[in-house]
Amino acid sequence: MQVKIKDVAKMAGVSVTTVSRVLNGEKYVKDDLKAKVNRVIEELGYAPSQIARSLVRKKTNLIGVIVPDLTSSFYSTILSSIEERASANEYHLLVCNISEDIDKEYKYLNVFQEMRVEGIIIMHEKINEQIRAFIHKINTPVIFSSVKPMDQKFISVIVDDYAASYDATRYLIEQGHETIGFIGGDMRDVTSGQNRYSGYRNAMSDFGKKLVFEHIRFGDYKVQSGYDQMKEMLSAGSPPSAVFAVSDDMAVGAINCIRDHNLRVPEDIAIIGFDGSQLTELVRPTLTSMEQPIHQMGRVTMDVLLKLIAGDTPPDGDVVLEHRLVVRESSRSQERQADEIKGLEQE
Amino acid sequence: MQVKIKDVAKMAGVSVTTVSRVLNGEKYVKDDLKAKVNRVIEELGYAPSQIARSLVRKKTNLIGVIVPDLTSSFYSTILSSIEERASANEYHLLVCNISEDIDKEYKYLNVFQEMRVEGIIIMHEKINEQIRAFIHKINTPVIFSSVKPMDQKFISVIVDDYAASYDATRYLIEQGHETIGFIGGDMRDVTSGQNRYSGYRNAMSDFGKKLVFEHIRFGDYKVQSGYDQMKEMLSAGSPPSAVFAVSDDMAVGAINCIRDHNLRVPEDIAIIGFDGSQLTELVRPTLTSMEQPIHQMGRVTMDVLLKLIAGDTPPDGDVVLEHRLVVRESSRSQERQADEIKGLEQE
DNA sequence: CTGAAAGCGCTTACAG
DNA sequence: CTGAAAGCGCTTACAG
Repeated sequence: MQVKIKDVAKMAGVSVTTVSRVLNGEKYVKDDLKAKVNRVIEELGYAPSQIARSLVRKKTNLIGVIVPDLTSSFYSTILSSIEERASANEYHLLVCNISEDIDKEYKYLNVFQEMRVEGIIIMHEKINEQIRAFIHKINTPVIFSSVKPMDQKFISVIVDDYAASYDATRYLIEQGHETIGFIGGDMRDVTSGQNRYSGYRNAMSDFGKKLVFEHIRFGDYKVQSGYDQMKEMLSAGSPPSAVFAVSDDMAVGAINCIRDHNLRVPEDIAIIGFDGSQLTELVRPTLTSMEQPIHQMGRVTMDVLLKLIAGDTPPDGDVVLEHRLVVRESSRSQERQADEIKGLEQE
Repeated sequence: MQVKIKDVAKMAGVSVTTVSRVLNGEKYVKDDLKAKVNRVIEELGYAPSQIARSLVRKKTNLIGVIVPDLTSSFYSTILSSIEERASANEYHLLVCNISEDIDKEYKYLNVFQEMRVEGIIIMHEKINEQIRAFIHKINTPVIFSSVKPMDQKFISVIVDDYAASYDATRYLIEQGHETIGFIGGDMRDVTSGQNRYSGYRNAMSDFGKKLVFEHIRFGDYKVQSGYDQMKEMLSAGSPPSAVFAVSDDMAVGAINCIRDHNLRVPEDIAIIGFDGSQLTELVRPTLTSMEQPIHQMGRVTMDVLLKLIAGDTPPDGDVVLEHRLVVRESSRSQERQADEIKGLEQE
């Protein structure tokens, strides 16, 4: 049996009101009473029930988070930043890991509502009609992180995926590549599927490079699919001299595949990934990546959500963060490396 | 203003008791009333408050989880398995990411108590006196996953770290290695620090191999420390022919370092890691690892905790899961590979 | 500065 | 089969 405020009051010889006041640090409690109450609290190991408190205050300090895949380094890193900001603001996270299971998501959104979470963070964009309707119905603030669903009414914290993808492709073109392959994502995803594909496509056409059907493939963002799609590309003959994969994981898969075919990265085929995950520095060759500011993304997501909860005027539309190309070994051409060395020697 | 049970009752023209009965699927409600109540619930978008329900039922369906580092693939994988089992049993996770911040942990344990979580899962073993006392004081079941703190009274779900480490070392010895380096963990950690070191040490001495001071180093389980410790080992001269690192991350760091020194893995130095993380299959050469059954560990942790919550007789002591050596390229000797090929050809 | 009472939104005996 | 009432453990006007 948990000790409750009544027990504390009785033992301290005061009213529950007074104990409550001490608990909440209110003024207007005589010092000796306060001291006595605190002593009893300590002695009894009393911890006030947030459940009861939430009920009367109509405030739970809970945030619901829906993660598509906890085992992914990208999402778990965002989550860790979200958690950091949340706990710094006395908010706690209720986390749901839906692995492709859309039913689980709907179930959890209901749980979130029943738990009276004060805000909801969603990190994937495969929103069906049922879920869309649900989100519109409830009056709990909802924010999307790293993704943007079709529905314009939802607010997202994202990078400009189109521009990022365009820039990554342009970089490869500027490096002198004529044929550039593409390993895209799920075309049902607006953000990471469609937008990134459009960026690639338009950069190619703006610079007069032709699209080769066999060099354009789509995976599921994971390592294995990068490997598989690269394999298909290679087996089609006359591979491109560079490949842009829209996730670091797929890029790593592609690198592994290329090397298993006794080709070299970047000498035979240069590779760029997307995300800026921990993998980039850890694989060999190190991976060039169009990086998203992952930690910032988590922090900003939480900060904006906190504002929405507080009822502050929400940002006008989405919050778009800066993307940044970080060049590493997987795309550094030999000539360029030689140039750099020469440059150094001359100084 | 959230709609509440009273609103539903009023609109349906019944008592709140009846609505409550419909909500909880009780029998003894006439079909027409039940239908009407359900229609009103639907119409109003009513979702019962778990807060109020928890208060009267004295049951929150909440589990508190303390993770040392969410961005680590090892912990986030365990967490995802825990989440899977929890949600399958109608339990929800309150997660706290303490990154080395012991104060944050204590704070969160208090939050867990105030939230009246029904069970607590802890995934690290740096328990100080304050935390130890706290855990003993509260009557909420606590379970440790993948680690075992000094205190014998706590129950853990783990592998036999000593034996696993002994076996990994013995494997290298059986491969013909005479000098085997070791990159250990934090010696303040019983499980992953002390036990793994003892396993290595005893295997070496049991097989008459001598310990070389310069070949024994300690890191913090992360990639960078594996790199750094390997570098120290190499710069000491006369490196070992094999190195056992007690985390896959450190093993990958070690491999990268070795290759940056223009040495080959496994030809010049063989490497074994520990954990069985996603990295093992993803790096090149692929990484031999003494694997923990990560997913099973998460599932069993949750299952045992559920039993503790239900008041079933707890397992007698710790739950020890099987470790398993998975041999990959980073430790496969050339001769052996040749043998295998020959073996295949003969068939 | 202190306390009695009402109320947060539910569930659960109890009575009918 | 249905409902009025008490109670879960707190906080918060209100009165003194």
